[in-house]
Amino acid sequence: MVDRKGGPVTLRSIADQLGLHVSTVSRVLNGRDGDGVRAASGDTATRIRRLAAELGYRPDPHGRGLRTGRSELVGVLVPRLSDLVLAMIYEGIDEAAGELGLTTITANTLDDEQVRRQRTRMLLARRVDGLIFGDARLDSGFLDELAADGVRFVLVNRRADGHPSVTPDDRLGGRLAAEHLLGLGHTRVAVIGGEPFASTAVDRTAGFVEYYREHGAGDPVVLRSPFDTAGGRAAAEQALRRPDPPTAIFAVNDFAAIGALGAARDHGLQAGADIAIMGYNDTPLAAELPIPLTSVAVPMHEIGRRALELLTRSLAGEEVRSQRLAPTLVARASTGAG
Amino acid sequence: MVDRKGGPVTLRSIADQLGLHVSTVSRVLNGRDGDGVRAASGDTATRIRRLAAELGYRPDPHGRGLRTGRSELVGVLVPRLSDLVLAMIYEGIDEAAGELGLTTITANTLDDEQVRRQRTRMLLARRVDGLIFGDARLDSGFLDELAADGVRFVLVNRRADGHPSVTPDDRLGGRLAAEHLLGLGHTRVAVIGGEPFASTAVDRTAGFVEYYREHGAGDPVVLRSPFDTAGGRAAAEQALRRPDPPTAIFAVNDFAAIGALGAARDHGLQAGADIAIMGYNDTPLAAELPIPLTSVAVPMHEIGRRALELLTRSLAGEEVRSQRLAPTLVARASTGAG
DNA sequence: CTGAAAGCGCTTACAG
DNA sequence: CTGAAAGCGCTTACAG
Repeated sequence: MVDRKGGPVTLRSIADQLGLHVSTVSRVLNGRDGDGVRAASGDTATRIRRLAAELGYRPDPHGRGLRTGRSELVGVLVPRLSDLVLAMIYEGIDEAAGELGLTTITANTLDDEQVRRQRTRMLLARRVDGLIFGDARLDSGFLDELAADGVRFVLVNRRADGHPSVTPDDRLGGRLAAEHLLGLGHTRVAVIGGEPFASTAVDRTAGFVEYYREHGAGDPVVLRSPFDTAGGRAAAEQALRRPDPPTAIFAVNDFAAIGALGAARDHGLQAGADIAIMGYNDTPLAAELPIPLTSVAVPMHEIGRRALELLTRSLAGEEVRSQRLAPTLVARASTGAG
Repeated sequence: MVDRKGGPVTLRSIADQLGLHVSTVSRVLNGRDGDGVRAASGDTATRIRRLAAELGYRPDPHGRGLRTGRSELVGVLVPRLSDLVLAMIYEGIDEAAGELGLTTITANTLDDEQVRRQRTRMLLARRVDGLIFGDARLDSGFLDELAADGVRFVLVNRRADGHPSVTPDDRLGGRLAAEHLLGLGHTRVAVIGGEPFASTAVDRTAGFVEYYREHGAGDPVVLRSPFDTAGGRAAAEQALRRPDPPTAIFAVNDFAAIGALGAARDHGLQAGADIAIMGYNDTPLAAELPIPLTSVAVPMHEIGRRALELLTRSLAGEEVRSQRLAPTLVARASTGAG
């Protein structure tokens, strides 16, 4: 990106070396192939392209952005990037973005309303073309405000009413978990249901409970907890101390399930033999745990890709619709299967 | 960021509303406090600042970047963001960047030389001010080339000769692990040593082996493996099938240690009773596993923060020096301690 | 204390 | 087929 004389490679430096005008160079280098109208004669175009390639010309995004009003930047907000599920979804988003020449900027919001607002402002100040929220809350009006301001965005992983999203079909996922555990004969079951403000938690729990009710298998005990391992452990502790402890636990998240595994062990129970424990998301760790964890697999990478694609279509002015991707059950030793 | 008439808020729109010149507004809004020279009269400055705040003025980074040649963007390259260790380091980097008004852009390189080059070019095309590499390899000349081209960067987590870095003191960390296991009486030990191109793997292994030799406790068996759980499991399998299987295993990474935990279980061995297993990094999961994992704790967040600070000092033209942060041992049940 | 000008690199509608 | 101009929003050295 530096030419022989040490100056940066710009349209001007290319034009000067070729004795052409900067606008001609720009037209050629931006020419969409085969659109009928030619940007320059074949010979001129070839010379320009050759020199640009040779010098490693890369258009300055500042100049282009200032002129076009587009930054080719996409902001991605997540609760935490160190949450594996979000990290994998983000990798899908970033991969798809890269293929379209877009760059992503990510920000942690810690599921905190103030941080979310502050980070969104920061991203908007950077002039992102659009946003992807991985931290939508069912109990917040923030997204409605943003939409009213004309900000373009889509949601990923967690849905919220009235906004386009790409998520797992979590109700179905909850039903798959219930089908698995009820199929194994468990009628005294507990759900570690996550946080009530997240659609993932609510939908997975609802699908699970719904299935048990439909089959006349009674009402599962539902416990709320943070999505992490410590939260799962505490909730499982609580369930196991009941007078009628469950014989099976469904955690709406693998990390919470790992916590439940620990709690079971503390109670002298071996997962897969004395108690069935399962998670959700099928993170890479699930298969590799000392006692492999039954889980509901979700195409996280693909969900991320689709979210980015949905956003670009929305930015292009298209009306877009939410997408639910189907999960699948993966049975392993922690429920005595696999 | 949109004024009453719907147009964007710019220096010009503020200047016009106040009957001032755009340069005056710029001077005031960029005025470093108390630098002697005043950008405008107190009254004018107040009126400008008030209106800017009221309208939510945010300077357009395209305009500013075009003019100043600085983007206020920092590129961060890591093997994978879905690796928890890198995700936590990245969170530290991003936090420190935010405090300085910088924005980070991250990219996965998958520890692949071609991807690394391609992603670096992409970041440079975005005109980042500097780069942070979390994926340095001991066997690559790529960083030397970049430095020769005048690109500014620092390394994080993994070091490489001749370039400034912020890393754990991994040789010391390896020694701490050895001290712990030898202190428990283990003389037949195996090291799951990771990949030979990463300084983390090499230094941790070297520190461990060095300690055993210094104490006349013999030579540990050293196995190479990928840094993930599957790799750790395979390496542990190999160690346990030896005619003289180890009584203790040190994995240079928690995820590999979790794999070793699984392999031990397959062999009917209970970690902490029949065999001692420990990891490195003390990721949040370590404390929460069914059998809590002994590990060497590393200040990942702080390492990230320091790397960003080192880069900004380097960008300011300062000569910078590498930093090694001290790790600490955390003894838990997996080695029969804790 | 404030204004005016120049120019960073780019794209685009227009002229010839 | 190619050139010339305008202008996106900003900062900065200079003039008054």
